[in-house]
Amino acid sequence: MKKKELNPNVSVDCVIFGFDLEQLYVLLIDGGSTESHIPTRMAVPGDLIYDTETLDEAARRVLKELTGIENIYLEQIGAFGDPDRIGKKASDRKWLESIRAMPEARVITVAYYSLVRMPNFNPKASSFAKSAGWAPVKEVHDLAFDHYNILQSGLEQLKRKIKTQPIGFNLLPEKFTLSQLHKLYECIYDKELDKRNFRRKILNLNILTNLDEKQIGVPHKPSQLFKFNEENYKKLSEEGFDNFGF
Amino acid sequence: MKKKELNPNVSVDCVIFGFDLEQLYVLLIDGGSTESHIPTRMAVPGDLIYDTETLDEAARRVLKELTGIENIYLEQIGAFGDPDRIGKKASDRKWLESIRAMPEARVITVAYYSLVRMPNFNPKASSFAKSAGWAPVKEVHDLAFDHYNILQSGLEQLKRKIKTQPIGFNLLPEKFTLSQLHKLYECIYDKELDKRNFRRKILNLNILTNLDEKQIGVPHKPSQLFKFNEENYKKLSEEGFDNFGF
DNA sequence: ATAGCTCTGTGTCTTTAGAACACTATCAAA
DNA sequence: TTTGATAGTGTTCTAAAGACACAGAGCTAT
Repeated sequence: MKKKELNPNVSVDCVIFGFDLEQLYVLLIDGGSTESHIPTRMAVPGDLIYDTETLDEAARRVLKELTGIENIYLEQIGAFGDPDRIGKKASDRKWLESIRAMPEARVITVAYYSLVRMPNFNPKASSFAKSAGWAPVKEVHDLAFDHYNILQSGLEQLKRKIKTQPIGFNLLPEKFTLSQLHKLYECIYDKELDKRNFRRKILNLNILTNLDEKQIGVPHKPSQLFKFNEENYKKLSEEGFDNFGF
Repeated sequence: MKKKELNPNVSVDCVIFGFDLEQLYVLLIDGGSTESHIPTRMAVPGDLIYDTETLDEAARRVLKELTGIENIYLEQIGAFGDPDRIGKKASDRKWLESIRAMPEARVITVAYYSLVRMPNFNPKASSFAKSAGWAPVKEVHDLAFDHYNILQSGLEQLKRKIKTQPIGFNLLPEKFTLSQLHKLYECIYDKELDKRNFRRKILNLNILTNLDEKQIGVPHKPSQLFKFNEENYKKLSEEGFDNFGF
């Protein structure tokens, strides 16, 4: 058995998406430089891997340290390995020096994206983040290292994936309305979708169970609540469905 | 500037696909153990990366050393990083010991797939392959390390990608017939496709130029030859087309 | 020379899915 | 009880997918 040792050359980074029923968010951490003249850039959480864990395990470890959540939707985006990907900017270098034993090492990173229910999110101080918070994806324009690229790749993959698998449910509360699901798809695709066509299409998939339960306390006609029907979804995934594009 | 040094923890592996107008092939190399009692398993070509090159550059280097081809279709599949991914079998360990300075190191690999015109393939002895050859994809059942997984992931990604981008042309000769293109799609999807529907659909994309030239010397009605129309393709990619599934 | 083999090339009909579109219903709050 | 807000519902038109069969052109073998 090998010693539990950080591998200085390989890290994982996690793009964590959330949805507050209004817009799509991404969880960012702050380098938190104490030298206030250096503007710190926000980043996606990540860490070097241990030599004893798989890449998926490393990503789950980062997620758990940061959010406390264990069973989470997680998928690899890919590897990012430009030799200059870190340390090009002064603020990035400072940050690296504060967290890495070998800040000059060439590090390739394996990026993941993850979908979480925002209310479940329980921010924790962790070894790699002094502070963490949600930022609306549309308002993120600049991140440390190559993390902006990574975010965009994750977003693209999410868009692609959601066409063929109902992974969006991971972003919604257990009980949700069709309007909320509709809004979620509009946010991810970043365009308006016809309400009636959307409803017809999603209901035809037979992956939703109507709970015969209504919203309460809303200042308008209350909506039916639905939940995701796992059984039917499994059946469907085996047959494969790849016709949920808009 | 850093020294040009192999990074002991990160490799690239390349799944190279070819098509002989009959079936789909993958390029495999042979560990070539001299100890004949250890059955060597075939593998996909790969190598450790240098600290000075990007991952894409590393993959292109491997491809060039092996095939002599430089401008080649290349796309990342993803990272594979099970700590036990290498060295689980005796034959794999022997092979590693013969090619790696640190055969016990934990190596994560970044896999790529590549599409080449088989006749352009010019096999070369290289630092990482004693011999190389094409194997029909359908007949490959077992590979060294985790390369069988990598192959399958590459194949899935190819299937997905070819629905939205006309990358198949990289597998065909410059001049090709619609039947050959048809056959290629049948091989990749591994199912029969209706000839007339296929032709209608592909011609409607307007990415083919009819060369007004026919096959010669074939023992049947000669077919029209086509080439890929790059200009129209570019236009199309910008608009995006994602409706070429079957 | 011709009969036979082999692959090429073409059109229509039916079915299915996508897109566009507007009004009534129900609740809470003022 | 009126107002404001969102829920919920069908039809029509259009476009694409899928199913399906036979004549044409070159080569070859006799």
